[in-house]
Amino acid sequence: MKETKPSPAGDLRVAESFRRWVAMPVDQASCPVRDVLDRLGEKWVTLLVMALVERPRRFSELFRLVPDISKRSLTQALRSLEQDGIVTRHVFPTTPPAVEYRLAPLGATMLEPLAAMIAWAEDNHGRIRAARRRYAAAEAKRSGASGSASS
Amino acid sequence: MKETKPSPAGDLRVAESFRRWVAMPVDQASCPVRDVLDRLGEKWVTLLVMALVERPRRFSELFRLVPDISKRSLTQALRSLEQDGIVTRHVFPTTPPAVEYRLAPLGATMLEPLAAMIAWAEDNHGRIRAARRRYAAAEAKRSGASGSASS
DNA sequence: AGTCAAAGGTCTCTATCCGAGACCATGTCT
DNA sequence: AGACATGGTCTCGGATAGAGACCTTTGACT
Repeated sequence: MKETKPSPAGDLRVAESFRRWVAMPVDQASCPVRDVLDRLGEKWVTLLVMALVERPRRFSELFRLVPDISKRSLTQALRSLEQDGIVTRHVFPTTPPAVEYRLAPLGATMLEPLAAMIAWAEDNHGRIRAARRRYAAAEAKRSGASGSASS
Repeated sequence: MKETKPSPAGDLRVAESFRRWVAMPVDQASCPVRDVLDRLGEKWVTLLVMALVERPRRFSELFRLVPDISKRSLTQALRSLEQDGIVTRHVFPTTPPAVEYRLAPLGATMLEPLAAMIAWAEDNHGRIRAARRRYAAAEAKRSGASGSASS
């Protein structure tokens, strides 16, 4: 049963984190939260982490699994994840070469908060779509009102 | 069994969510998780949610608070959040007009998972930076090896 | 009375990103 | 011999994001 009240401790941490960030003079690039969250916000990153939860996968496997990614973006996203220690990359010098990507321990610790976000997304997707419809309707009425006789 | 699995239920949910997504034939755009997560991944969105945790804020307040955002991007991000029902927008017809942005109830429910992500980011920022340094060092050694005579 | 500033944007220009798809080296299968 | 698979890289063109000029309205200041 989920309580409607938001979590006070979590909220405080969010607010505090933001306050800490905004206190920094120029060095926003090195704000830990932004640094990490911007990375995770990169288009394919979370999706690829999801794809590696079950088991390691090879490059072309991932490429086939995610239909609308390009090789270029896949390479970039995997490099990014590898750099950050979220996934590891193993080259098997077979022929043709096989490259396996695997969730690193650090990546595994990410799954818990990621799962929370995903759960939230699934739980609230309906509400969000409803809000979008309301917004679109309100906007249509607004722009329509300028064309039709008002009041 | 696996080694230390932090959250088996969460991992399962992530994997299941991904499997559901990949089962969709063409309609990836309507995958709930991608739909929502792509939105939240938009560059400034989470940061603005963080900025609104404490209290509602006005447009220029946010603009000053986030030093490296442009007005255009701020407007876009706030519109996006408004469309999704994460924030509400109130116009006070004073002069000059004041516009207040406030976290909507739906936005408040987001704080819990967001706090989890932020906590993870703060806790693991050091490890991530270390991983990046290791990667950079390894890369430097690789490209340096091509210059020097290797074996 | 004229000028200036502030709020909340919009508009334009440019830089960056992303996907599509060609290309590559190599070894296997037909 | 030639097509094919692997794991990429490279280039191209369109979409997207950021910087910063500009706009409008009105009150305050000179």
